[in-house]
Amino acid sequence: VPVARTSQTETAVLGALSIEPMSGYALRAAIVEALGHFWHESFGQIYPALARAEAAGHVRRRAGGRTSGSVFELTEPGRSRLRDLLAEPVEAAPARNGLLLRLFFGDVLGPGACRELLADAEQRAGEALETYAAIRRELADEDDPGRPYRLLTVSYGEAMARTLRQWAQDAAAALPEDADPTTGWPPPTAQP
Amino acid sequence: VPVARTSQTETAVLGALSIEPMSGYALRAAIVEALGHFWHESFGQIYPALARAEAAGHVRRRAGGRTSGSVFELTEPGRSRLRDLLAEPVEAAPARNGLLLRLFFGDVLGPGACRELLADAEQRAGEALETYAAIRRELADEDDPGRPYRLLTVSYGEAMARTLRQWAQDAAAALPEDADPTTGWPPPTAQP
DNA sequence: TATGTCATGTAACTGGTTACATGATTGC
DNA sequence: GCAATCATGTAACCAGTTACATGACATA
Repeated sequence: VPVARTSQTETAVLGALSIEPMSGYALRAAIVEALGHFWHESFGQIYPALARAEAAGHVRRRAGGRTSGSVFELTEPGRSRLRDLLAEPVEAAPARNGLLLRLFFGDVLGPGACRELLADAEQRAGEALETYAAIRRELADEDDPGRPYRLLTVSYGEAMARTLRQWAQDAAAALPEDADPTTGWPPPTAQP
Repeated sequence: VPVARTSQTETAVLGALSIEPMSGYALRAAIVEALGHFWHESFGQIYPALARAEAAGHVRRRAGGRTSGSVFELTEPGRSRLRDLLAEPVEAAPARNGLLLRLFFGDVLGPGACRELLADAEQRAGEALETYAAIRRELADEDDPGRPYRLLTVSYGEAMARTLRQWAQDAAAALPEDADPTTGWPPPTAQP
């Protein structure tokens, strides 16, 4: 069954609802919370996607008990649709790495500023590793059939962050010495 | 000097012209060729960016010798502008990893299809490593002050591709056995 | 003289973000 | 009663892609 050209927002929305029925507002929170380290959706996308999914019969709206809003739950056709979407080939997003763009033209920028960029990247990688550790702790308590799959996404993040950190260290070491005083780096040897 | 909110297309365009003056058409080819493994621009972006840069005095247009079009070269203000742009903090692009999105909901998709996704990723990582090796060979011949910086971007790609390949292997091994006959995976033991 | 490549641009569309408008419910 | 949060949406905008229109030059 070919799936008509679609944004992956639908996948994220139906996927999140496959775990648990919830409101659009909670959906956003869940996407930030659970998928945040590798996926992102904005409000402006979620509600229209939800409306389309409702029109297509993929989700059903139930009046929420004590709260004002409504709760959306995945229907059987919706689950089937989700399976189709997940089976779609992964389309590679066009690469746009701002760090590498700067480093590529590093000789215009100077070694000192490049080292700063690399130090930044290294630090962010370290912070990412901490958040992954926290996610791992949370996942340890849960016991659902999806857990092994969720863990895969965490180990991906960890592996990439560790590699990034190591590369940033090595790269900074491989950079030429900075002879330019305007960037404020200390000279390699002491002055009298 | 704060740089007004800008797209990074300008950085790529001015950066490429800092290496060598060329036409808009050649610029596109150079961006694909040299930055292709971590950056991407389309025609629809390049010409407007070039026109804006010309209006701002960052590039100068010279009549091309034997060809019909013109050749753009970076001016001194343009080089200064490029330095400012490169010094801008790297803004993290909102994460959108289609592979992880699929794996996260892997229990809906089934282990067999997940293994296929991982095998795909592993193969693409292997192919990427080959193209990096080719880039390395090309860079070996050149001798310009930017070479150490360009090599950094290659080693980044190599490190990430190697990590991706290894993770994909480990992940496939960690997946539960596939008991679902509809996905067409062979059973772990022989049948009588 | 036909074909391919170099070359320059524009217009329409798409996907996505941001900011705003609006109101219900809950807890203090 | 007031503030915070839950909740649902829309409108305007922006970045970026795709497809198209156009033509010069080289060469077979």
